[in-house]
Amino acid sequence: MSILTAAADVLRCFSSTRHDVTVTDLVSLLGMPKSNASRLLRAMRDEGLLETVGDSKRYRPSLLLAQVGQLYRFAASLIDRADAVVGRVSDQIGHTGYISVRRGTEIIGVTAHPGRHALRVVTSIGDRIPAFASSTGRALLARLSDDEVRALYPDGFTAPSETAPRTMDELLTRLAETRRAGFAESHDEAVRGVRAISIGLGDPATGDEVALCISFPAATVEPGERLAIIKSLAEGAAEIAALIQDKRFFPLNLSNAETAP
Amino acid sequence: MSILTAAADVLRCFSSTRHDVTVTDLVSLLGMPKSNASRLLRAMRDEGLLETVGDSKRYRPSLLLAQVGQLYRFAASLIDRADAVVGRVSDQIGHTGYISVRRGTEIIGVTAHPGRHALRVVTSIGDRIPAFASSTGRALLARLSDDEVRALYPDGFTAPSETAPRTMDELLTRLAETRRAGFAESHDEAVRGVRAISIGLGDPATGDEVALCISFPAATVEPGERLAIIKSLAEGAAEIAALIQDKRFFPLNLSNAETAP
DNA sequence: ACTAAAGTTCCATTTAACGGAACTTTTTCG
DNA sequence: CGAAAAAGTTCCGTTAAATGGAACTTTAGT
Repeated sequence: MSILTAAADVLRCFSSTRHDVTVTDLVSLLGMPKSNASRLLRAMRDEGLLETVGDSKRYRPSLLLAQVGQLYRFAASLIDRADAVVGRVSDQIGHTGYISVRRGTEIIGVTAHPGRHALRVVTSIGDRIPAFASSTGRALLARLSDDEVRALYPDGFTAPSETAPRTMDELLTRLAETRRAGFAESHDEAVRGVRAISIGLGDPATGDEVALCISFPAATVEPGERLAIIKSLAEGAAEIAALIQDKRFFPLNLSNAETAP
Repeated sequence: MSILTAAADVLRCFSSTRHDVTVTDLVSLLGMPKSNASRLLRAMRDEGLLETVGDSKRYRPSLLLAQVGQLYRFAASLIDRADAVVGRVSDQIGHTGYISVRRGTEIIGVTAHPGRHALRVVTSIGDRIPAFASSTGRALLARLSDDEVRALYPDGFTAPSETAPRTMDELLTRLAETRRAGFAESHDEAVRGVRAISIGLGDPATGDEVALCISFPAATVEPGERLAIIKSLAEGAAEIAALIQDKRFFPLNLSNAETAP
């Protein structure tokens, strides 16, 4: 086991609720000996991966990581483009928009655009939610074949809410519907009272796949407004799909069922 | 020498002009054996520090680094506060604003707010400029003693433009003026035709220091507008300085000399 | 299909990482 | 203020990983 493993584990200790770490944090979080934690933090600081806060004792991510991390968005130009679309739609309609990526069976928020409304959905970047039980997740899973989806869940899954899929068959049915309609929708799944519309996109040149999502309180959004959200999001997504020649993109297909849910 | 050194060196290879690297890139950039470069990149990818672009061969920063890097500005909450002030002033007057930090004799951009004007100053995050020859740099150097500044430049420096300080004495004179006036100003230094106003701030609790800067085309900005920029920026900076109890903050002091340059 | 370039794997050698314990510093609280 | 606890650092021999060279495999160009 390389020291890189430990270093990466240290980086994973940081979160929106933990902006810095100490030797004892590592001991309890990672179960490593004090001696290791002490040397590791110092070594990472000496190499410029971490910085000490003020004089000493507390370590936080370094400027180097901030810079390199910043490049991620540009390197993955799909994210940048998708983020622009979601930002535009979010600005236009005032509801929270974000884009996410899938890592295995989890969905991770990458960028977010907070809405303007008093009652708004708040998501924070870096949060992880289960793929099968979210519109963003199903928008991305829909890009896989049914067999690939089954392979992702060899042991099945447990639905976290009433409206989430309960069985693999149910999930596959909803993925088929997502492919047909060109968008995925959730209601009361991850968060009660919240509805979300998501569309998946993929760059064949890089293999990157992202989900564009608009999330809003179910109670205050009229059917017409929901339709407008779907159309705006689909329009922007379709433009990107055309630009990057995404062959697995599912175009919007509004049948009667979707216009009045 | 630890593998962490090599890993950090790899991260330093990324820049705004190099979004991904290959084995041969590392061989030429870092002079390491092919075998090492190959294993190092794979190890870093396996640990989640890098990602392969599409199928393989090209490596770029990972989502993990993007997330941890994102935390940098929150961990260094001074950056966040300063960014809010610069963003507000930038929105208000339409010119480009950014905040930077000093690393030794270099100034590094951390966040940026592009202006709205057709003729606007464009700076990209992560760019490095010499501290002595920029308003942001002098705003931060002014927080040091003259002896500390001399120690930073044991071999002196070479002015990159007509209006930059040419000697250590000239630099110290301008730093003294910066302390007296409460802001630093540059004109035609890093970029011709560009004028910039900067103010330095420091958090005694963490030791973090940042420079707030508004940058604009010299030709199109009237003296009154320049004064308004100085006042807005100084007002916001003073609020933060009071909040964090920055004892080395230099308050705005507009004498006749500054009001008509 | 052939060749050159790029990337990977294998090997013995060298070097760094490891965990435990002793030691030092900082913090807590009577 | 001073003792005790907590937190952090350093030292040690052992163990495991990193190294560079060369052979080997894959990819790209003509």
